[in-house]
Amino acid sequence: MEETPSVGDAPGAEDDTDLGILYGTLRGSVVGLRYYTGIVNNNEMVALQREPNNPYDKNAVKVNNVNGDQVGHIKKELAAALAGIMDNKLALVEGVVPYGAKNVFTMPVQMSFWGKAANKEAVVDQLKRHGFKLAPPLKGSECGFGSKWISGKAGPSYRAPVHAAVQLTPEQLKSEFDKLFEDLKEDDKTREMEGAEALGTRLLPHQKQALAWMVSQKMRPQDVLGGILADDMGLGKTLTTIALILTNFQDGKPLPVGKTTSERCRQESGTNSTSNVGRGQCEDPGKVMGPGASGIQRFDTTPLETSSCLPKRGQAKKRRYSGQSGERPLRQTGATSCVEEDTGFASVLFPSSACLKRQTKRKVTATTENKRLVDVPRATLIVCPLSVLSNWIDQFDQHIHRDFHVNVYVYYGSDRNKDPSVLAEQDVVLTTYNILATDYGVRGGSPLHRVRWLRIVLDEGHTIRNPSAQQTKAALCLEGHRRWVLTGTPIQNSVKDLWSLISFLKLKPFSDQEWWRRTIERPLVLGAPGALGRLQCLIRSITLRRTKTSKVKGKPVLELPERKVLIQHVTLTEEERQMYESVKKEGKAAVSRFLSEGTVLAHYADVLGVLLRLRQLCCHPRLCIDTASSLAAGNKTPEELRETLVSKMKLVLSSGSDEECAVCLESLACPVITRCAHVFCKPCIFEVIRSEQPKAKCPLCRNELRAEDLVQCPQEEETDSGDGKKSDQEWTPSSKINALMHALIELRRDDPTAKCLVVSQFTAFLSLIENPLKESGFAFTRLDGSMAQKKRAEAVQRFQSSRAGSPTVMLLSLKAGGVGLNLTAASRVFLMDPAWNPAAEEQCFDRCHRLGQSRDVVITKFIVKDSVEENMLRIQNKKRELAAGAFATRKPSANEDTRQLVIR
DNA sequence: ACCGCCGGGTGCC
DNA sequence: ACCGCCGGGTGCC
Repeated sequence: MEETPSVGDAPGAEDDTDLGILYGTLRGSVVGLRYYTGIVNNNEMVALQREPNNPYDKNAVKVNNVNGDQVGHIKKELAAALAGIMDNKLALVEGVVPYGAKNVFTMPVQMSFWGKAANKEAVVDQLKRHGFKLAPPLKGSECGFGSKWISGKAGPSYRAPVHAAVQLTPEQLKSEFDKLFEDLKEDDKTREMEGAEALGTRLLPHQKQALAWMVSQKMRPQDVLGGILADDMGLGKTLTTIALILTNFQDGKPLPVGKTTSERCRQESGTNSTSNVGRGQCEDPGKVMGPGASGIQRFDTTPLETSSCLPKRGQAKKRRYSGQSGERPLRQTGATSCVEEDTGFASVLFPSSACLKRQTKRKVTATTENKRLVDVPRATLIVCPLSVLSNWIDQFDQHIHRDFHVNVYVYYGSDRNKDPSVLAEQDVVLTTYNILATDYGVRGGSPLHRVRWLRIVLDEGHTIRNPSAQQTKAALCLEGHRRWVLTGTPIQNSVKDLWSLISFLKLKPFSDQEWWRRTIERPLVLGAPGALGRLQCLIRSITLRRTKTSKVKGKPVLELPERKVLIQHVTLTEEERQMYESVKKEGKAAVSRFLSEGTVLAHYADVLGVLLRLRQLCCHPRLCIDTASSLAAGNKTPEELRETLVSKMKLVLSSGSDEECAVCLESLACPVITRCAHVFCKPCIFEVIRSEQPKAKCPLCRNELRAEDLVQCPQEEETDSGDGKKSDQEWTPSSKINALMHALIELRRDDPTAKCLVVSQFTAFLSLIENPLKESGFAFTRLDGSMAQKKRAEAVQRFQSSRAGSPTVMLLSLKAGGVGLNLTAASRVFLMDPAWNPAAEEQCFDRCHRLGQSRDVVITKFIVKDSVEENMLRIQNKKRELAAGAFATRKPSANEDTRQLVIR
């Protein structure tokens, strides 16, 4: 009866990939408590950590509490047994102090040994050699949480009797461990805070809430603060962050955080600092103000993003946290002060300067001041994807009150100033993940990593979800007290992805991967009760997320102007129709051949090619003249095969049909093509091959799949080759171009100030459209993926300008730019050709229908009657239905839709 | 540590 | 007494 292990489905054997199985437990003792500050509570977990460089014993094993503070050491005889096991990673040793936590000299520790099934014997042996013997996992109630949690699941694979262990009393369930999560109480997220004086823009209510939340955010541990602002895009995360940065400053004086700095502040600021104390302050008198606090004292205690609280657990009372930072002043460009200028940087991006003249004067005093405050972090580092870099610059420009000046240094480009002290002097340093990562790898150390930042902000923070990616590692190594992650993506997807963020935030103890696994990942994977709740609690406590439909005080977060989508049908001319029909006929013949042969899926790329040409013909005949498609099949040399695959992949990528990888359902990252001509993200398909060993099959067509057959895209540049064509031939209009120009001219007549976006997936088409725009005297600008960052920023800036004579038309490639792209100057959108994925279109529309749009937005979609474009509309509708359905997360890939279309 | 261990002081009953 | 016993000093690894 005791021996009923169902070996067949033993989860332990499978589960040991990462998390391991439980070998057994052992009681030991922690000694030397005298000498360390870390304290533990009964039933609390501790971490065991090897200390090979201990001068007294090379076998030493440290014992740390949840907070990372050392509690003591493992007694030496036991340490001698553990050292080998731990060093060789034969087992993960986890400890729980079952009782005696208040002991002064030694305390017991219940250890659980986890690892691969294969290593169990070695571990048992090694312990035996030192006279220790593992007890079976589930003996009595002293086993600690690790074993309790997994009792239901991993138990059966082991020989221990499950029944006794599963029955946990309610008290046991409500373990000490859960209290750890209870401490992570959710903050009040509805309190509001006004922006500082230096903020030139009024905040919306939900932005005031975000600001208050960020300023007062309490989280453990005390000495690192921050969180995740995960609002939907378009709610103003950037503005809120700017507002946050501006809270550093008050009246041109620093708002200190710590005691020591506050003393200084009182002296420096004198009485005048009381004048606008209320503004830009976090109002939380109960927690924040000391008894009888005066306005100035509020400076002392108002914890800007400072924790006033927390971990009751595992934290030494004796311990005082040091190293709190003060704040540096924003320099007011009044009569008194101005900004020191030109330290020889490539770009100091605030020409908002009425103050350029006074800057030299300031320089002298600034240097001395900087010297004095040399240990006080001042600069905020903002890391973002390249695509939103210029947006940050614009937003700073736009939102800083004109009487104030903030130094923003863009750390980008080959001429970037690599002097850390120069970086540290800035108010804001802007850089990209790529720069961060490449610098980090450089010998001699990255300047960014030599600065102690006041605050680090990761924009589009989900870019660091992969813990082994260089940019993630680089981000984790940055030093700064406050750490913020901005992301528009809800962050529930993968627990693994979350760890990078948590780790970046330095949220102890979870930032330690061992603790993360132990407390979150393993319980979750093993389906421990309450595990998901804990994770949610954790996320809630550090995240602020609102969506576009969220409400503040009963009103929608954003009251955007109306948005209308019109469909404008276009009829082809006789000539165009003829061309269309002949290509269609040819394509149909090929497709029906594939159908009868049953090889549609094998000719996936070819079919897409036909569709692509049809779509191009709907726009302009010129677009598809040299899109050579090789419908001819046949036997080929490996080199020929490779080339065919590459060109097919390019076709797939440029067709705009395949923005999603069928495995991860996200846009293709590092695309590779299979022998069967299906395109996936490289990591995704490798994972498929790895997990389906020995015989992996293509997820789309179930053909054989081998790693060595995969072909990578040579260079992912913009695939359109629009440039060469325009000059050498006379341009001719098309039905669609005529329709567009008609609309544009009508619009100009009705409202000469109205601006519009002309959007296409084909940059060559945009090039063609340039001709009639010039002929009709439109001032226009252009933005596509092939443009360098600087040019893009310029294009956006020119377009957004309200100056007379500024461009009224922007030619925009559908996929250009990231989510941050802000084109609110436009109130009209002309979508020249439909996309497969309605979300791509939506995203494009949102670039003007977003925060900052004051007019109603009208979108016109040009659709050629009786053409592939009408079918695409139908597909889009299907997609929308699916996306709106209950299981919206599992949207079908573009590939699946293509198949529907073909078969139709 | 209300322990163990160490080493000095000491030494019949 | 090259012992036992006593009691003070001391204490992680």
